[in-house]
Amino acid sequence: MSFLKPYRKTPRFSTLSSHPPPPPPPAPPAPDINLVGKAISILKRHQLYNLDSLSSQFTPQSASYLLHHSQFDKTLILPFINWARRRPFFDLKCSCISLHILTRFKVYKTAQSIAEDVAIKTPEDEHGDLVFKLIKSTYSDCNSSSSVIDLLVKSYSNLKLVKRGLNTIHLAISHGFMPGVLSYNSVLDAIIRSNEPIELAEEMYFHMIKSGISPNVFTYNILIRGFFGVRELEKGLELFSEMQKNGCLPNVVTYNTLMDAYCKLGRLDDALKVFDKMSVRDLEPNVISYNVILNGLGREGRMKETGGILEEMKRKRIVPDEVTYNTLVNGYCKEGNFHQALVLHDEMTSNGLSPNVITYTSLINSMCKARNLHRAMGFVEQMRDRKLFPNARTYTTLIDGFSQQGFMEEAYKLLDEMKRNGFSPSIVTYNALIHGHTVDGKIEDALGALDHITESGLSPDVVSYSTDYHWFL
DNA sequence: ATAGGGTTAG
Repeated sequence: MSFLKPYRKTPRFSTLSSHPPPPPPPAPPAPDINLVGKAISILKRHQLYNLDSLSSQFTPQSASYLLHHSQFDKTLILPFINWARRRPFFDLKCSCISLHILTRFKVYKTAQSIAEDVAIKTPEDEHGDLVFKLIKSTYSDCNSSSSVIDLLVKSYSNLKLVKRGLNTIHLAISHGFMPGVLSYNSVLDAIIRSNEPIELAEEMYFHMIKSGISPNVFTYNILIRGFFGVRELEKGLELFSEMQKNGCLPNVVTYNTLMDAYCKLGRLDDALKVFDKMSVRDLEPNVISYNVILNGLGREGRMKETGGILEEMKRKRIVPDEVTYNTLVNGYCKEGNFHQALVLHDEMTSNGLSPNVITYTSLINSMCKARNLHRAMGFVEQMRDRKLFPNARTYTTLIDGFSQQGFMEEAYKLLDEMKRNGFSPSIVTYNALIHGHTVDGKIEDALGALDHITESGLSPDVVSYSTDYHWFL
C-alpha cells in the first residue's frame, strides 16, 4: 500500500536573483468579540429565540471563537451548535470544532449527523485529507480524544465512502492517533456492503491486529457475513473458530448470521444444525433466529413445516413480528397458496401489526406471476387506502408484471410514475422492460431499452444481454 | 455510537 512517487528535490533556498518571498496570506477577519459576548449572554439566559436576530451578523470566525471559548460549558454550547449548524456562517472549521466538543460530551448522534453533512459538502475531499487536517489542527485546543477519529470514520462508512474511511485511519495512525475498534468495524462493514473485494476487508483485519487493536464480536460478525456473502465458507468458519480461540464468544447475532448465510446458499439443513448448536451453547434463539429459519423453509418450498416452528415460538413466548408475517406471506405466495397468504395478511392486522410495503409487494408479485394484473392493481389501491406507497421494488414488480404479458404502454406509464415519485429505475427494472419487448416482438424497442440503461448511468448485465440474446436465435 | 431477518428481472 505505498503510493510513493519519485521525489524531486527542490532547492530550499532559491538563488539570490529570484523573486522576493511571497507575502504572508491575508489574516482572516477577526471575530466580533462584542457579538460573541451578546450571543453568550443570550445563551446563558436560555433565550435561544433571541439568537436569530444575530444570525446575519455571525461570521465563521465569530462562530469558531464562540465554540472555542465556551467549549466546556455543556448547557450553553450544545444549544448553540444545534442552532448554528445549519446556518451559512457555520463553515468546515466550525463543524470540526463541534465534532470535538460533541464527541467529548458523547453526543454522538448529532456529531455523526454533522460529520455526514461535512462529508457530503466536501465531495472534492476524496481521501479525507482536508477534513483530517482541520480535525488535527483543532484537536488539542478542543481537548479532544481519538474517539473523534472513530466518529469520523464511522460517518464516512455510513455513507459508503470507503476510500475516505480507510485513508482517514491511515492518516490518523501516521499522525500519532489511535483509531479504535469502532473505526475498523465500521470501515469493514462499509467495504463489505459496497461489494469491494473481500481481500480488502481481510487486509484491514490484519492491519487492525498489527496496530494492536483487538477484534471484538462485532468485528467477527461483520467478517463472517462478508465471507459467506462471497461464498467463502471455509474462511467464514475459520473466523468462527478463531474468535472462540481468542476468547471472543459468539452471540445470537453470530449464529443468526451463520444460519441466514446457509439458508441463502440453499443449505437449510446446515442452518438447522447451527440452530441446534445454539441451545447447546446456552444461547436463546430470538425472533430473528426464527425468521431466518422460516425464510429458509419458504425458499425450499417447505411451508408445511412452518406450523411447527410457529408452535415452538409460541411455547417460548417469542412474539412474531412484522418480518415474521412478511416472510410467511411471501413463502405462501411463492408456493402459489394465495389463500393462506391472505389469511396471514389478515392475521397480521388482528395481531396489531400493519402490513407494510413489503407485504404488499409480495402479494402484488404473486398476482403478477398468476397473470392477474387486475388483482395486482387492486392491491396497489388497497395500499394507497392504507397510506402506504409503492417503492422502487414495488414499481419494478409491477413493470415486470405488465411487461411479461406484453402490455408495454402500461409498463412505460408505470416507469414514468416511478421516476416522477423520485425512484430511480434499477438494472432489474430495465431488464424487465427489455424482456417485455421480446414478448411484444418489438426488437428495436428492446434495443432502445438497452440504450436507456447506459443513458441512466447503469451498465447492462448478464441478464440484459441474455434476454436479448434469445431474440437473435 | 458499530453486527443479524422480510419485497424485484432472464
